[in-house]
Amino acid sequence: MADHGKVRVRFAPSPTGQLHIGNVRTALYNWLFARKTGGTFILRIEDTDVERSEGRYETQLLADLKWLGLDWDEGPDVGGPYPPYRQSDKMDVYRAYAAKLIQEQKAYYCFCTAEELERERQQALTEQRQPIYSGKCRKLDAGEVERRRAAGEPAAIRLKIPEHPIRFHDIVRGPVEFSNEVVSDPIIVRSSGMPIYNYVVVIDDADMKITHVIRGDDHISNTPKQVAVYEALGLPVPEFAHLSTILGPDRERLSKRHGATSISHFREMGVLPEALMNYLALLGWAPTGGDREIFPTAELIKEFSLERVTPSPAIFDNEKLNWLNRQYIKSSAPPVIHEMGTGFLRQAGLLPASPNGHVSGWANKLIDLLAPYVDRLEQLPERAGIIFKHDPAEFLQSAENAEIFANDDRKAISVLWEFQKRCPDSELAPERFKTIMNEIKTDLSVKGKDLFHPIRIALIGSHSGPDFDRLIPLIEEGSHLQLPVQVKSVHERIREFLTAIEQRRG
RNA sequence: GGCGCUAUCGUCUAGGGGUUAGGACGUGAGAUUCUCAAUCUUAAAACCCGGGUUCGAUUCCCGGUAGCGCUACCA
Repeated sequence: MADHGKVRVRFAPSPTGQLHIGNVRTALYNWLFARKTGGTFILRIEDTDVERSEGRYETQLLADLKWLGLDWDEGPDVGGPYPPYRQSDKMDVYRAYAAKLIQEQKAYYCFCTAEELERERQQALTEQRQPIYSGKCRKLDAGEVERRRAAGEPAAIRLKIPEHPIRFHDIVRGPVEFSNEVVSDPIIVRSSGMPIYNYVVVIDDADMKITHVIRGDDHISNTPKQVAVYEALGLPVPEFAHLSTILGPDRERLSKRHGATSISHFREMGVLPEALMNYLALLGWAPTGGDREIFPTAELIKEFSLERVTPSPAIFDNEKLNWLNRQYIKSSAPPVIHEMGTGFLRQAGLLPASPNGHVSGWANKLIDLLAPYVDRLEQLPERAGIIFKHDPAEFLQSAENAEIFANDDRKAISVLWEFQKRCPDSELAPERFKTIMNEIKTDLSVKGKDLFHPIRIALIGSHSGPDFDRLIPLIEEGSHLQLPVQVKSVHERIREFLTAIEQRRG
């Protein structure tokens, strides 16, 4: 086992697309482990697949990781003692190691073409044999190899897999063993000269003195090949920790068709980074005792341990993420929520691009009022509809609402008329509102629902909603502000609603 | 097909040879409120199956089943 004393771990994504939530969790566990142990967290870009790698993805990847709250001690942007941190900058190193392996006869040139190999593979499959490489070119004599090379025949480089079972240790799963009979001699350098992932990853990890390889369990079957590379090169084999897959509700690997899967998508939905981090940490890991759910970052670092990571796959549960996000929305410092919330309202065209002091003060109150009602901040603009959208005709479309005004002795309508009569067309102060309500209560002898529901429906279109003591001042203050969507005053709302009722009766 | 990994409430999980199998999300009920949300209380809800070991297995071992992964000159 590799033991350099000090922990060194890495997250090594390929810049081939949006950062997937499963990879983010891998990054997080690496980071938590490093921070917990006082080790080093390294970011490395794996871009040997030139076809699919793009610079813009790399830029976004770094931004996404930072947004989540992760930082790295070594990486392509910050440097470090074992550069380069981008594989594409390191080709000559890989070639040098490959040459060494050839020379030591631990690897050999393979002249088989892709078509030949595919044919052999299919053949093996139909004969129900193991579809592993026959080892044909392993037996080629040196002279022939030399001749064909000289003739310019393209050749890949294959590693010789040893004649014994390959074992490695996995912190999450314990000892793992693969029979050498199921492991082909893997290609380590393509005939184009471009090295293969399973090979470069080992060289990079070894060069960077990685002590613990923490990654997704889709790499488990690759690990024996990699261990063979370590052994051929005489390099110390690190500890492994293979993390289980994150599944969608249908128990299939979480993918785009399950909805949001990239970290930026969650950010756009108004999920707080702390909440996402907390949720991801809990997906596949639990603290001792397992009876606590809320873990701010510092606590997470304190409690985290790789030994407690669960080996079984986990289904991503949006409901629980929502719940956690709500907890973090409630416990976050108000300015944080104000700023984020304002962003969403502005984006929806409900606030001006650069609000003045009055407007932003009012917007903050609006956000305070609505935030407890949302799972994700992106829901804010829709919730703000109770303030910005006032359409009496539409309110009366609802059967539930219509019924309240259609029935009985027109009590609900009388309540509104009485309210209208007493409501000043200038600003309605909260104390004044209370007085009015009390007056109507005695004069018409209505109380409770019969009193409150008609008024709330007239104001916001639903008999349920926020407390009047908070709602009324907000509406009134908003109605005096210069906003992209003008807020109607209480007085206007009641008047227009009464008009709509009259019209409806014809 | 082969190989590998996995298996506790619907979901995330704690636990572990003898437990009323614990917590959380979600769900139901109740309290509170004019109402909704929030909050509080409360209820229902789980050890995949079959063998073995054992006085006793959900726990340890073996097998089965199921799910997932790998089986590339992708990463």
